Amino acid sequence: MAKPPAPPPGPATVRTISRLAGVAASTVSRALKQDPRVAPETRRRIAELALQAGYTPNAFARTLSGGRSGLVGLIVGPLQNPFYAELLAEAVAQAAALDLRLLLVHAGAGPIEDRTSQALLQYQVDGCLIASAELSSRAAAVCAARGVPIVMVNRVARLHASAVACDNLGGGADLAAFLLAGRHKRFGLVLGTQGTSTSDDRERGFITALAGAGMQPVFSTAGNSTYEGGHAAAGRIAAMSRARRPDAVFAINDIMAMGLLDGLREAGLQVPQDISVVGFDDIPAAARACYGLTTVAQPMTMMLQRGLSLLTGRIASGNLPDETVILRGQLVVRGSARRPP
Amino acid sequence: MAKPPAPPPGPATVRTISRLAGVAASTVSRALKQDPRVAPETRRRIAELALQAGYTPNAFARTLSGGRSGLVGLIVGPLQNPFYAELLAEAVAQAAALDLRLLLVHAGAGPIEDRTSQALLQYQVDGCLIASAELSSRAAAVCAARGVPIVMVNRVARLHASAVACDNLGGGADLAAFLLAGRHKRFGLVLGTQGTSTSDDRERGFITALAGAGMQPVFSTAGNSTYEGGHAAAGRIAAMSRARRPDAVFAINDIMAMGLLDGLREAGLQVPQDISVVGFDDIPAAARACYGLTTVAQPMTMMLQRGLSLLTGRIASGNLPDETVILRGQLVVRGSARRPP
DNA sequence: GAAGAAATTGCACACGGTAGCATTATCCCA
DNA sequence: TGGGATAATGCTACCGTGTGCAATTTCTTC
Repeated sequence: MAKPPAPPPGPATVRTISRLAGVAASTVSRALKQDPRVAPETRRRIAELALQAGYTPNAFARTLSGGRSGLVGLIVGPLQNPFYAELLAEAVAQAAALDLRLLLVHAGAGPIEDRTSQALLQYQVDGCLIASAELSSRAAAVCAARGVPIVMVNRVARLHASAVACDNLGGGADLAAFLLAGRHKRFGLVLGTQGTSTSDDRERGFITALAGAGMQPVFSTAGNSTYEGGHAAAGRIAAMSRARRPDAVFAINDIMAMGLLDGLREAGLQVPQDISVVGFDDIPAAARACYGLTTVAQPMTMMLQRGLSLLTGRIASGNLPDETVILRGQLVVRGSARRPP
Repeated sequence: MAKPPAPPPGPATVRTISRLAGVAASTVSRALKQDPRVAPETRRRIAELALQAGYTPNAFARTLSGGRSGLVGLIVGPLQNPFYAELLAEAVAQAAALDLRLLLVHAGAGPIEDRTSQALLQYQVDGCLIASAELSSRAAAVCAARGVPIVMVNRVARLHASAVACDNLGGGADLAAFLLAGRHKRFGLVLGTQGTSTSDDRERGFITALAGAGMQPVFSTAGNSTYEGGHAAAGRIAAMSRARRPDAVFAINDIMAMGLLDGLREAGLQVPQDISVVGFDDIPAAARACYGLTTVAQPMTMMLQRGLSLLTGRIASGNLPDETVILRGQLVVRGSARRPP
């Protein structure tokens, strides 16, 4: 017998297949990539053998040789906020459809450890998706230094990076306009994480629109971007005398608005009869009957679609200029704020 | 001049450093790994040059050579359920501390596409963490075929795999005992995803404990493991005549219990005066004043700690026997169920 | 001072896949 | 039937790191 094609142990590689088929390894590689230079019959035979042997290409070897890993680094904010949970779920679904793998590098409010951002480089991510209100500057700097494209989602870019965000200014203004139309007179704010573009823009849009009507907020307090923060803010608001108390409060995001709403009710105030509450994000819980939050819906699907497309574009051709995409959110009117007459 | 150490373009590699230091690449490799066979002085010099050149080891090359990727595949259930969001956040934190990277392969209730499970092999994950009530059998089979260790979290193993789970039987029994002590007479159940060990065990533990007191549930309905499912179940329960209606309902998980509770209140029932509600998981929202859910807390931190340790153990030595760890949950008494007198 | 031991370091190859170039087989047409 | 074009495939080197073994240097010790 000439060559008993003894299949070596371990998972099948191109070499395994090449021995089985009696061809060179490079032919196998080409055949599996539908290279037209390989004869159709050979291609077919190799495809069959590969299937039969349970061949799976080794992404590591391919990356080493080809330079592209197919990996995208992902950094998200605290998953306790359903907004981020939803964003993450959407990112996973869309990335899979694009045949990109997600390396989940960081999730949470805390700062990113150096060791963590190192991982982005060690694993040769092709790009990085940052969806966290916080700056993550360490990771961003690391990527920028290596020319790894970055796309921020839900934040505008402060540094060398592209970004997709909701029109936070416009959304804040829409909410202000809605409350003004509802004849509210005294406006309060529950702020999120100070210094983030998302939080600041919503606040600014809101205040600017109020100013357009000759008004300004009478009260402003920190909410820490958490349910608990919103709940605590409710305590402070409920403690105010009726005369000083705002009659409408804009919580910079829905999770705080939920805490705020629950807190106000616990303190005996009726929403929206005694006080109106509006939020921002339109997380699923905002639609629940017990909240019925008037808010601004972020176009989540579209945001990630555009975000990933910006990213893949920059991965494909390294020298595209930075780009920022602003998508308009949509005002969703529910029962948590008094409506215009 | 002898050798102008011209640093080649692109990121620094061991070869870059080796040229700068005038040693062989293998020496650099060893020096950076603190191999005692390299002279201390040489080691120090190389470390300095590496730092200065911004050297980062290439995980892909290292994997190709060494066989271990440092990657763990992660599959989680639907992140709309805060339990999974919390679990994911904990997994990210703990994995980072263990210097493992997470390849987020799938998140959600849907089935896992073939292409997705292929990714587990292509990227040579060292192990796989499956935290989803659903079976994910495709991914599990793929891993098993390649000898990739699997650890299930929040599920007991139906197939070749290790597992860490809460004592769902015991937890269900604890809740039954608590309700019995509260002199409840008519018990209802809102079920989760049928056929999952998590859901089935909780139900079974509950029913068995009731049987021990000579009782049995009078009502049982599907809740689909979602808030909406629990909410819909509330509608069905509220529609029952007072005589037929259960006076205590166990929702298999907290997210359903929340929907149930809101739905019952909307229908005008008072909790716990008219009807008691208990859940399972102790997600953060269960502690909120507006819910105050009596539930069983899963030892999340410990579950992941043990889960990852099972996984790293099996990665380190391939032939450890499968192991299942059951951790006791803790009954958390709040206001959503009438207390024992 | 030389033999042997110990400490350092270099060489070569392997990991799995890809791509450039060389080589061989095949075909067309004069 | 021969020459050239074209199709099909093989050979080889490389990506960056890790490791076994050989080679070199240095140190011991009689």
